[in-house]
Amino acid sequence: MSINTTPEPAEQPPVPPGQPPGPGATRELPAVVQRLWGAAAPRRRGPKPALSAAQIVQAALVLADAEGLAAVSMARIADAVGYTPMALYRHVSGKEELLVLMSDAVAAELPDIPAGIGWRAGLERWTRAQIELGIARPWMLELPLSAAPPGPNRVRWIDQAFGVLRPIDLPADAKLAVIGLLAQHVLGESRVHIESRRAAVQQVLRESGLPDGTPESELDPAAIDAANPYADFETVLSRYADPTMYPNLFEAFATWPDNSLIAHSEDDIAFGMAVVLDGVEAFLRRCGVLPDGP
Amino acid sequence: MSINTTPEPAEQPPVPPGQPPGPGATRELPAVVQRLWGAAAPRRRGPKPALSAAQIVQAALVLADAEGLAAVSMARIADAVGYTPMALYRHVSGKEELLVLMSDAVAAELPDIPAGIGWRAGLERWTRAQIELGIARPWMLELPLSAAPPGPNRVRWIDQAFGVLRPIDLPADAKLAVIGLLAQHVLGESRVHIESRRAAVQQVLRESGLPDGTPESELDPAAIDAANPYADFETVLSRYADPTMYPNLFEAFATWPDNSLIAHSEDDIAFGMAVVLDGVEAFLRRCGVLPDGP
DNA sequence: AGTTACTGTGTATGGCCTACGCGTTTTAGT
DNA sequence: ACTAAAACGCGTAGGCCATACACAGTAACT
Repeated sequence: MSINTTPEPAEQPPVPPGQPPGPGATRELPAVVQRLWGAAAPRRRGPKPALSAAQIVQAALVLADAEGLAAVSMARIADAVGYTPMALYRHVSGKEELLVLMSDAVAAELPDIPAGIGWRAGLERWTRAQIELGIARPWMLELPLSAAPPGPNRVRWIDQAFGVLRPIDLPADAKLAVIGLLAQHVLGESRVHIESRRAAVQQVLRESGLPDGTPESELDPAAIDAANPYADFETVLSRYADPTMYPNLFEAFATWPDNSLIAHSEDDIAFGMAVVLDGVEAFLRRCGVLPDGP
Repeated sequence: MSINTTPEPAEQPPVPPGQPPGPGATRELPAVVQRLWGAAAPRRRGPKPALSAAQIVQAALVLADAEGLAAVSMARIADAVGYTPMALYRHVSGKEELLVLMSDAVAAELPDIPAGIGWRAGLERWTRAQIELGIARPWMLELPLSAAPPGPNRVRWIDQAFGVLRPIDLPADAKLAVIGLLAQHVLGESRVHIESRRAAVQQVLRESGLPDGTPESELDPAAIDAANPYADFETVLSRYADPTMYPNLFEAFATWPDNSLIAHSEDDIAFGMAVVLDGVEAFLRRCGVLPDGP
């Protein structure tokens, strides 16, 4: 698997191409965004750079995948690429910018969405792909809020979503709102999944009595999958909570037939997806762009 | 405004109260969770502690509200409460635990949800209250994923949601799934809001030519509200993107009547809420617990 | 050639979290 | 009442972290 970071735009001059979409849209951009789109002037006077931003980002991605975002330090990256920490600053303005570049780099590959698949199936694939991306690279969700400006790759995802919605006759801002909503759902859904997996790992770890620093690879994957993600919740309830303080919770649990929480595992991606897409469908119907009735 | 952290449970012994909800639910808990529920044995042998965990958390909250999560360091907190950094470690096991305590402390107050208001209006209030909480304390979303175990206050929110869903005849796990979905939506929605506000502030800041470190208080609030949160997106599109790379996006923009993105401001809370609740409604109807409406 | 800009490096600063050991204070047990 | 144990708050120190700054070397432009 090779992770493609944005290809170097080489000599693209910082002038707008034909057909600008909006009037008055030419304003100052944050420096980071400019760098993202490769607007740097290609001057070459000193020695040819042996290092490049792409290499740095690549090394950072490998580090983050292997050991989490906390392991991504300038020193570690420098070590990985074989240079001194300060060398990185010739290609990246600082750590903040590096994170932004990482954030766009992970979005390099688009999912396969067959043309003519229909808006609902298309949006489902689009959303699922992002959720899986978030689950595969949990550190993405730890990135600071500010690390999400529109980069070339992210915009390509948005373009793809607009492609899916092309047959729907809706103003562009409404489409954007729908796309934004799905993107939000991605954030929440993958966050919950990661958290619940982390809890499961912790649980297995505690049960097997291994020390806290044990790498996940030494644990039984089946045991992790089998672990109840609500275990802590249940335990807390049974041990500390009293019915006076949490009456509704106790009533719901008491009424409940089998009295034990079942893990939905991959099912709850489907659940959230169905609910949200049902909501979108209702919205489209309300806008009159879908035929009435089932 | 006084932020109530969890009141000291004083002498609560770590034994389960009557009516435990689930069988086999008594297992090891992470130490952090135990501390959260005040399971610490009240031994007193040394001098009376002058400092307390509640004080520390309180000071941390004030710091975070005023200067963001980055300003919350052990040293700063110690300074705020008038002790040395190392003194904090007598009351809190480390920074991680402190963040967990903060995370539960912000959920101290429940929203007002009148009884009998109906499931939809009730859930909307419940969700909105959390979104507003997230917007009021943006640093909450920067907390590490692991800082979200079930604390007394968070569980109280869940209990409230179960209260709203009491009249609905649905198994508890389905209710929990719905509640979880709404909680996810909260995460995404407030994150997007914070991000869009941050972008607006940045934009106003750049337009007024002020240096980058200018505090937000010196900026015109009206200008911030008026700022187009999609400005960067538009600019990037018009300046760097070309129609070959992003055909669908360009088509959507070209077709669009007024050709400029309008900020939805508080409206997009409503939009997301409506869509998600429509989805939930469809789910409930599918489960046969709502009358088949018009 | 001389100038200029750019590269990678070494050193140093100031922040962060926290392990460890110390003196002191209070209580439990005798 | 006396002793021993335990908890409190503090000082020091060590190991990370990001990065400002000055420097030596190199390649291109004039």
